[in-house]
Amino acid sequence: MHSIFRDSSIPRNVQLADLFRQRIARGIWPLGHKLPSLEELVREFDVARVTVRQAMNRLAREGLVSPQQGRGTMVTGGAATDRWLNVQTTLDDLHKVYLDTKPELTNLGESVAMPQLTAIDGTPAPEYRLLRRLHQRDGVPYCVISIYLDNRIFNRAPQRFRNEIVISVLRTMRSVKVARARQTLTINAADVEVASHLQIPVNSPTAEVRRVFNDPAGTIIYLAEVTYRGDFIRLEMNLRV
Amino acid sequence: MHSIFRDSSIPRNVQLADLFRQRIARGIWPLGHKLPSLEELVREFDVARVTVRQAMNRLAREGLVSPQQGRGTMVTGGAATDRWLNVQTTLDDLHKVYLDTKPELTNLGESVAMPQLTAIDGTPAPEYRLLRRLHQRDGVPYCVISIYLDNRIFNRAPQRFRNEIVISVLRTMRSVKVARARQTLTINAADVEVASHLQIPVNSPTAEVRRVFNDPAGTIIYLAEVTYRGDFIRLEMNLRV
DNA sequence: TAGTGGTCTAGACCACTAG
DNA sequence: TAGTGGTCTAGACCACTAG
Repeated sequence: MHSIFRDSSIPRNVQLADLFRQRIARGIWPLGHKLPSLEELVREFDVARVTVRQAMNRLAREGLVSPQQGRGTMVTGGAATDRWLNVQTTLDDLHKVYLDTKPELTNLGESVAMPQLTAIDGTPAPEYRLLRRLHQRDGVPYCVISIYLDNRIFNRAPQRFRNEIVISVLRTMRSVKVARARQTLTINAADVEVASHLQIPVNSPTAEVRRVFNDPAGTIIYLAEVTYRGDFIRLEMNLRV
Repeated sequence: MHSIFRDSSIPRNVQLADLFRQRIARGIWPLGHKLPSLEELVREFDVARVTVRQAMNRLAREGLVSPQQGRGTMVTGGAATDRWLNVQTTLDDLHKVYLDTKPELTNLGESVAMPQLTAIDGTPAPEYRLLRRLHQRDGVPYCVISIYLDNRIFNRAPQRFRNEIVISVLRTMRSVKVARARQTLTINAADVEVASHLQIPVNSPTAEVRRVFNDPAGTIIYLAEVTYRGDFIRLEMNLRV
């Protein structure tokens, strides 16, 4: 076996991560599939286990793979585009913001509906429960949200999902595993309906957040479309040097 | 020496990171100061070096500390707020977006001026060069930017700074070390001047980005205020599970 | 040249998953 | 129970910084 590490000035874990990224991009490790185990990769590349893990950690931070203790590591994403800035955070941090904000919920309607999906979102569930609601803080409305929740999951605790923060409820259900979570933020202007709910003028700036959770099999179990008042959004970005 | 690790169900590197975070929050390790070396921390807590590094990596990702090979690890930040979502990316990624976007630059003016600063931004440089410019892509203007650059740095390559992407020039200067970089994104509406530059209607949605770079001593060497057309902004956020 | 962070090895034990 | 990821140890060598 000859070593694949040609450039000793680049750390092995970075070279490994690059190589793994290539395998994912080229479909050698297709989306949704299980990667070889750490042990196998250790043997294939003749490096220490820790080095493989460092490489995997990189890919996990990029959202390409999702390691799961006891199960294996799944491919959960494709290549990132360079046109937009890709940023990282954690589901925990997102949840903390919800806890800290302590929103008051107003229901705007409930139905069964299918969301608009694209191929990269994942595999659709058979049926979704659509929950529309308004979030307020100290009586001031700051976002309207449409949540599409896999109806099989909704039916396990309908009352809780209707009255609590959906992400909080999902986190307490041990049978629900979120393997991948991501969201996209864009900037928009309020239409008449949104403006009326948020009590802002039509055409005021808003932020649109589209959030998707997949389970380990790639099924889209949660999809939310959130429209925030623009002045409620503030993103602190730490740029690692 | 008795072990400080009481809860064996929480990984030691996480407990260590929590403890370090406390020391920073309480001012035992004040902002701008150098932390004990990894060796010293290994002895103090009687853990493996790798474990201390894992903990430091966490804090570095949060922007609290900035490890510098050969120099030591500096405290570069305070506690994060829970009200806003904190996200992470890298200076490299930000730079890649600039390279990929290949902006055409139009100068809107140059002067010597002081930016509006707050205490947490860092220590001001004695004097700043203010460069105002418009970025276009394929002839379409998409942002106006005001760059305050430490005049001592500007004077090393005035022509390059005037005609190239400032971040690119900074990266090529080996004598310039960026120890900390961060930016804040908020949402706004275009005023008359911005609307005219960006060729959009007054009150159209915009994104405001305020970006600050500090050198290892905490001096603010670069501060940029960027106003983007709202429809040009799209943030992909990966939420680690 | 001494001090410091960055990476890597080889091996160990644990926690979790799924049959 | 076998397979898999998560964490940790003890020690080594390297790259970079600053006097």
